[in-house]
Amino acid sequence: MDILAGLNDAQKSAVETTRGPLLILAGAGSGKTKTLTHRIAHLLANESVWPNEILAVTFTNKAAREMRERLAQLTGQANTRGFMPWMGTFHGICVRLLRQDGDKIGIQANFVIYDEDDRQGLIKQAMKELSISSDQVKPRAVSSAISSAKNELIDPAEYAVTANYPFQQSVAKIYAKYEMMRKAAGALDFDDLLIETVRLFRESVEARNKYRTQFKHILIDEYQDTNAAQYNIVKMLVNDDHNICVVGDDWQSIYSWRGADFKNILNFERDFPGAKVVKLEQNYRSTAAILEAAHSVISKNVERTEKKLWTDAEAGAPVQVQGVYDEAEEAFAIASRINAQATIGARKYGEFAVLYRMNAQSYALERAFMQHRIPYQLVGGVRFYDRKEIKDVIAYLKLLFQPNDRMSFSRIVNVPTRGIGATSLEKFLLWQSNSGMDIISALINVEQTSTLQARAKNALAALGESLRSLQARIEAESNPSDIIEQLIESTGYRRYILDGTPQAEDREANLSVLVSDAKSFATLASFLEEVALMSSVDTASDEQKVTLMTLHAAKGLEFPVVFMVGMEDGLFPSSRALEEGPKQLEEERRLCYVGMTRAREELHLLYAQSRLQFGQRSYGSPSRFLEDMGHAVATMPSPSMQRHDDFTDFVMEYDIGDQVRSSQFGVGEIVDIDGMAVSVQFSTGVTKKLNVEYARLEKL
DNA sequence: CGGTTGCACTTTTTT
DNA sequence: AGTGCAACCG
Repeated sequence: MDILAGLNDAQKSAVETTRGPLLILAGAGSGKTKTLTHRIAHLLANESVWPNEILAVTFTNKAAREMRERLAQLTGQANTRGFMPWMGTFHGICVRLLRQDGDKIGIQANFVIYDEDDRQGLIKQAMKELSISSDQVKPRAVSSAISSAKNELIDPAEYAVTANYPFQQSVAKIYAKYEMMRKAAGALDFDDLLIETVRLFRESVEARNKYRTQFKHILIDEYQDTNAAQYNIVKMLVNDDHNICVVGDDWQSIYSWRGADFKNILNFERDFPGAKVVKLEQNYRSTAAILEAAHSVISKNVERTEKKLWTDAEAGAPVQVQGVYDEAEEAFAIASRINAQATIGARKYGEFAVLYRMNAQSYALERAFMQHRIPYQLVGGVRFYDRKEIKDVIAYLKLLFQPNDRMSFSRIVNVPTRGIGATSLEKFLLWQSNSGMDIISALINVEQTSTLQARAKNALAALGESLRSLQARIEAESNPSDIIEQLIESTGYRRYILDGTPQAEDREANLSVLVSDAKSFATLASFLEEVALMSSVDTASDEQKVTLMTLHAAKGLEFPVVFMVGMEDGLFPSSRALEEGPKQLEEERRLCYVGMTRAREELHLLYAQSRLQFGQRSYGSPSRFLEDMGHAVATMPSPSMQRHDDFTDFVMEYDIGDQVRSSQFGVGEIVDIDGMAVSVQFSTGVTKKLNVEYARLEKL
C-alpha cells in the first residue's frame, strides 16, 4: 500500500518531513485532513513509530473520529483504541492526562466536569454567599471574565491585584469564592482542564518527563485557534527532538472571543527555530467563481499572511446574491430552491447546507422547511445533552461518581419532588459540610441532625438509600446503561416525567436514547466524559437531510450547495463587532470567508430588508461583505423587493423632526429614520421604533 | 413547601 | 418569541 499515492508535491513534502518542527499553512479545501492522516499513517507504516508515541490534537471530537476512521482505512487496521494514536481535542486529551496523573497536584481521579450551565450556577451561588446582587453584576459576564482570566493563566490572587474597576473587584471576589466551591465539589470546568494540565507539567517534573518521552510526534490541527493555555501545553510537551507538526490557516481564525490567538501560528517559526514551512495552496473543493468571491472578501483584511489559493476547477455557476423582504421570504426562497432540485432528483437533501450567524435565525428556516416538507437536521442549538430530563439524569450520575458534587446534588435533591425546599436544603448542606461526610453518606446518616423536620429527614434518607444502592452497582462495575435504568426507576424519576402532558412521551423517548447511548461505554467515568465534552457540532451527518447550522459550526465541513443567510450589517458582521472595531470586523470577515469556502459548486447569499429580532422588527442594509465581493457575484432580482419598494417611497414622506400622532402612544416627534422604521420620541418621554407600514401614524 | 403567574431579558459564535 | 426567575398565594 502506497501511502504517498494521490498526494500533490506539497502534501507529499508535508507527509515525508518527519523530523523537526513543521508548519503546514493550509488554505481552505487544500486537503489538510488528508495530509495529516497520511502523515500519521506514514509514521506508523514506514518510520516504525508506535501508535502510543503519537499525539494528534483536533478541534472537535468529530474531527478526531473522522481522522480515526480514515486512518484505519488507510492502514488496513481495525479502528480499535489499542492500535490508535492518542487523538482528541485538547480538552479530551487533558482529561485523560489529569485522570492519570492529576493526583500529583492534588486533583482526585474522580473529578467531575462542569459545563457552562454548571459554572454559571456555581457563580450564582458564590454571589449569593457574598451578597453580591445579580442585578448589577451579571453571572454571565462574570463567567466570561473568569474564563478569560483562566485562559490567560491568571489566578484569583493575581486577578485581584489588577482589578481596578468596581466590576473587576466584584469578579475578583466571586472568582476566589467560585474556585473554593468548585474544588470542594471535586469539579473542574472546561478551562480548568487546560490550565490544570499546564500546572501539572509545571509542578511535576515526573509527569512532564513521562509524556515528553512518550510522545515522539505531536500533531496539532487548527493551530490558528489555540489559546494561551493550549499553547503552553504544546510548548511543554514537545521534547528536544522537536517533532512537532502544526496545521492551520490564519485566514480561518474565528475563535478569538474564546481566547484563541492566531499569532500562535504566525510565531511558530520563532518558537521553533529551524521549522520547515509547507504551504498547501491548491484548492480541491470549490469552483473558481466561489474561490474568487471568497478571496475578494478576505483580501480586504489588513492583518493576514499573503497566500495565493488557486484551483484547476472550472468557473462554475456564479455566486448569487439575493435580496428579500424579510426572514420568512428568505426561508421560503431557500426552501423552494432546494425542493426544485431535490424533487427532480438533481440533488439529495444532504447536499445542501444553510449557514447563519446566530442560532436564533434557525426558527424561520425550520418553519419554512416544515411547510415544504423538507427533511433537515439542526447542528448545534439546544444539544440533546442539554435537555432538562437528560441533565437531571446526568446530575444523578455525576453525584454518584463524585459524592461531593453539590451542584448536581442541588439540582436533583427535589427532582422528583420530595418535599425538600430551599430551607431544608440549606440546613442539610450546612450540617453536611460540618460533618466531614460526603453528600451521600450524610444523606444516609441524616437522622443525626437536629435542625431538620422529620418529614424532610425521611425524604433525604430515602434518597440516600437509593443512591447508596446505585453506588454499589457502580462498584460492581455494572454497565452505565444498567445503572441509568435502575436509577430512573428507584428514584421515581420515570414516574415523575410521565406527568400526562403532551411532552411526556418525548421525554421518555429521550431517556431511552440516553440508555442506549450509554450501552457502548464500559465505565461510568468514560460515559460522563463523553457527555461532558461532546460538542453540539459533533452530530453525525445525514445524507437525506438539509443541514442547518451556525457559520462557526461549519468550520472544517463542505457541501455542494451552501446558502448563507442574514447577510446584513448589524447581523453579519454583528453589531457588536461593528462597535468594537477593526479587529473584530476582521474576525467577522474571516468568518464570512470560512462560510463561503464551505461551498463546492453553488453559493447563495441572501439578505433581508427587515428581520424579526427579540420579537421586534428591525431594518438593516446589505452586509458590507457583499460590497467587498463587487463584481465577483451576480445579483438576483427579487419580485417582492420591487413590491415593497413602494413602501420605501412612503417612508420618505416623513422627516426627522416631524410631529406625528399614534393612536397607541399619543403625540411625538420623529428622531430617527431607518428604512421603514421610524423612531418616535413621544411626549410621555418614551421612544419607540415603529414600522410605518403598520403603526398608522398621523402626520401633524 | 410548591405551584402558578407575570415580568424581564435575551442574542454572537463553543470546548 | 421563548425562557428563566422572582414574587405571590394556596
